[in-house]
Amino acid sequence: MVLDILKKNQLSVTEGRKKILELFINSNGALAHADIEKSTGEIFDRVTVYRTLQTFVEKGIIHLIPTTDNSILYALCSDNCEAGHHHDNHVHFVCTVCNKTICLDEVTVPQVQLPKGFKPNHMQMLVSGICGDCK
Amino acid sequence: MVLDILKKNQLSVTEGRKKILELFINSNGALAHADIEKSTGEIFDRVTVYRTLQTFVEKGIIHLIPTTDNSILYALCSDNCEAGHHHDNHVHFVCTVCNKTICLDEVTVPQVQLPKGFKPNHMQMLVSGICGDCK
DNA sequence: AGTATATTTGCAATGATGTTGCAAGTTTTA
DNA sequence: TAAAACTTGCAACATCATTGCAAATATACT
Repeated sequence: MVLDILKKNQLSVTEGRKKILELFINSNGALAHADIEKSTGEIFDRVTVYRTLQTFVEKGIIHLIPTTDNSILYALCSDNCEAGHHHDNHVHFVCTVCNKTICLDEVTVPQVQLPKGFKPNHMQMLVSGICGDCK
Repeated sequence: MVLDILKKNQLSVTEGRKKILELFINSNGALAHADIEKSTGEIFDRVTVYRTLQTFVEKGIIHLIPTTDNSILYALCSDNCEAGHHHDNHVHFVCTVCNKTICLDEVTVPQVQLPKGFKPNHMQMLVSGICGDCK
C-alpha cells in the first residue's frame, strides 16, 4: 500500500516517507506538521518532515488545506490528483468538537454568482461545525 | 469618520489606531501585517501594529481573511459586525493579476449539501481569478 | 485646566515556524 | 556490489508572532 504509492510516484522508499505516509493513511482527518512531528517522535528531524511533506505535495500525494486560523494542514489526495496538478475542489470540514479537519470528497464546491467583470478560476470552501462522529 | 469608529467601539484614540484605521478605509482590498508596516513606515513598532490589529479584530472593526498561501490578511468589516461576533459570511476574492484580496460583501456564501450527521455552523469561501479592475 | 487613573506604546527577550547549504548516510541503478 | 543519485541530519539563519515591563500617552475626575 504505502510502497505502491511511493513507487507509483517515483520516490525513493525511505523510512521517513513510509512512516509519514502511513500516518496519513491511518488518519481519517488532516494532519498538521506539528501532529506529524509529535507522532514520529524523535525519529526524524524537523527538516526531514518539512521536506517529505513538500515532496508529497509536489507529487500530488497530499494536498494543503485552508484553515480558519491560518495554520497549515495536509491531507491525502483522492486518486484523481497528479503530480503538480491537484483537483481538490471538494469542501473541507472542521469539527469544532473533535477539532479534526476532514476532506468531504463527495461534496463539490458550489458555483457562485460573482459581480460583473470577475472571472473565477479556482474556488475553495471551508465549513466548520459538528462532524458525523461527534453528533 | 475614523474617530467615530474608534469611539463607537470604546477605544482610546491614539495616533497608531487612527493611522492604521485610515489605511483600511483608503484601501479597497485587504491588508497584511507587512503592508501596514510598510505604509506606516518607521512610525510604529511592529508590536504596536500587531496589538492594534488584534484589538480591531476583537472589536469587530476588521476581520481575518483566509488565504490560499496561509498568510494572514485583514479587511474592514461591514456594519453588521459587533464586538466578538463577526458576520463575514461573504465570499472573498483573490486576484491573480494584481494580487489583491477583496471582500465581495454582496456575494453570500451558498448553501451546500453535507453528508448525514454533519451540522454546519459557519462557512467561508475563497475564490481566486481575475478581478473587475484587471479585466 | 490639572492631576490621578487607566490604557497604550516601545523595547528587549523569547518562542514558534519554516528555509538553506553542506557533509554524511541511504537508496537505487546497472 | 560499486558507482551514481538521492535523502537525511545538523547547524545556521530568516521570518513571524508573543510577552513582560517600564515609559509615554490618553481619558476621567474634581
